[in-house]
Amino acid sequence: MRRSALATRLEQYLRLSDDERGALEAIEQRERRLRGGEVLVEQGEVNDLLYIVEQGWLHGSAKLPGGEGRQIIRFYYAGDLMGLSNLAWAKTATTLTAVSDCIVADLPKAELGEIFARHPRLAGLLYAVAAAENVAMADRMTSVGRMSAQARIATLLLDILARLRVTDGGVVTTFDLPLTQQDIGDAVGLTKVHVSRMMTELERAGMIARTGRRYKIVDEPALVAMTGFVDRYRSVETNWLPTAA
Amino acid sequence: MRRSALATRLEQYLRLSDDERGALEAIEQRERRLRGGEVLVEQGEVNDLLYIVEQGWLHGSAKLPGGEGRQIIRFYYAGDLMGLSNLAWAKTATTLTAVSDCIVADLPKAELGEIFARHPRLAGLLYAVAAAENVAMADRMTSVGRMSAQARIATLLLDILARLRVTDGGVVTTFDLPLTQQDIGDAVGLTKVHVSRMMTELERAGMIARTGRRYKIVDEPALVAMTGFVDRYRSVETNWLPTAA
DNA sequence: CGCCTGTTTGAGAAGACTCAAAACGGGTGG
DNA sequence: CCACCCGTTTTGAGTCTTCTCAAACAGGCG
Repeated sequence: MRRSALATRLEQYLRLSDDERGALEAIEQRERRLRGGEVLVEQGEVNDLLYIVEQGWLHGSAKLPGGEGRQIIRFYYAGDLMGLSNLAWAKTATTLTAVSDCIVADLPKAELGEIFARHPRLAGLLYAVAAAENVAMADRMTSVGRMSAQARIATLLLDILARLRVTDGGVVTTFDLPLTQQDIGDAVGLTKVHVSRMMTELERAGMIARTGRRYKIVDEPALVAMTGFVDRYRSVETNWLPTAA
Repeated sequence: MRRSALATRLEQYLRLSDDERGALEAIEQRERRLRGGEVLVEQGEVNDLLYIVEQGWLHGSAKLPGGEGRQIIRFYYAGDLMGLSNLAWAKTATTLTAVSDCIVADLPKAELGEIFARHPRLAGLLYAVAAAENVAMADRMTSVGRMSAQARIATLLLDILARLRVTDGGVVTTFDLPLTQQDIGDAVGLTKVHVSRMMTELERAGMIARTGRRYKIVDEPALVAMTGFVDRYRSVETNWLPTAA
């Protein structure tokens, strides 16, 4: 049986029992492969599946009311659960688009209900992870709402870097970012033109370096100082959870 | 025994069993009263309590790295669970401040663990509510990231209105907003000066009316058209949940 | 009555946006 | 291998939105 990305993620926080791991592995059977840029689900579609990222990464976005423009809400990486809005409503709230080539597994929401019934500790852990993601989103909101254009872009880069480090080991400073500057602008609330200018400035200031869409974080401390970035994914407390089933 | 605000909230979505209701009521015992403006917990404090809003409302905010300024992340109303970040970390991530006079009950996180162990259906419902709140936050992020100053303020007013309607019945169009324009600015990412100007314009355009801090939504359709606002709290699907314990 | 906090108004500056054109780069077909 | 094409990035110039600083105004409270 294949390794479950969700199990791997949760084991980062807590040693799972065989039973728990088995339950997660049983779930991630139906895989789907996507090429970079491909759309997994569109906002407004009726859907009662959740998705687990097995490999690669994606982003979730919302269309603006006017029709023109969108906001990229967040990014999803290996082990992340996508489409949770389907737990609350029949219609999907955010469009999910592959950033890189990726593999996702789907999970009918009733099966998540099963897990909640049989494995309370997993349920609690999932809840804690959701709480952590919420805080990460609050951080992004703070960035978008109150920071300068440069700091917004810097926050985004640090955020992506932190998430990639989870899977790729802790010392990465260079990564491919298969996003156009338009995409980056949609994520941080800026025009593509202004993104270009600010990136160039970050580069001239010696904080980042670029060749094509390969980015290098040159002066991480300076970027952190500028943004107050905190990695919210490194650890999650588990002492309050019930014991394993 | 007192009525539990959390139970009332959850019953909006699902008829609870006596057992489930009892479990929630048993929890909300230790109350605390706050006056408008009072701080419940400060960002960075070590704390392993969650809080349930019993009455009134509060907001959660994050300080900016530079020290000066803050972002108000979201508002909490009767039945909302606050301090979920304490599930994931020892230190509280957001400062909680009372907007109106209010009553909150506290809940040691281990007791939430108990609920997850004994009442899987409640656990699932809480998870779905968290997912809904996440989407509401995504909406706010879209507003802050991509909309005009006027639309941002309008979104905030509609959001608050929608939440107040849940407790006060569906037809409210007038409400007290005990927030300064500085606070409003902190919520939507604008200066207090600009908030003042844009409010005046919304008023002149006949969309809202104000006397002091009492607001009236005059032309709700126009405001909705301008912002694309959707009320995310009205309903939550429950068909995927396991059966009651 | 005076004080304090919050709101309004004004004027000028800064940041981000629009429109437009030019440069770049990767991919395709000749 | 080259020329062309497309989408993306860069650069420029001018405009609009939002911010800053500052002062006047309003309202509630001791």
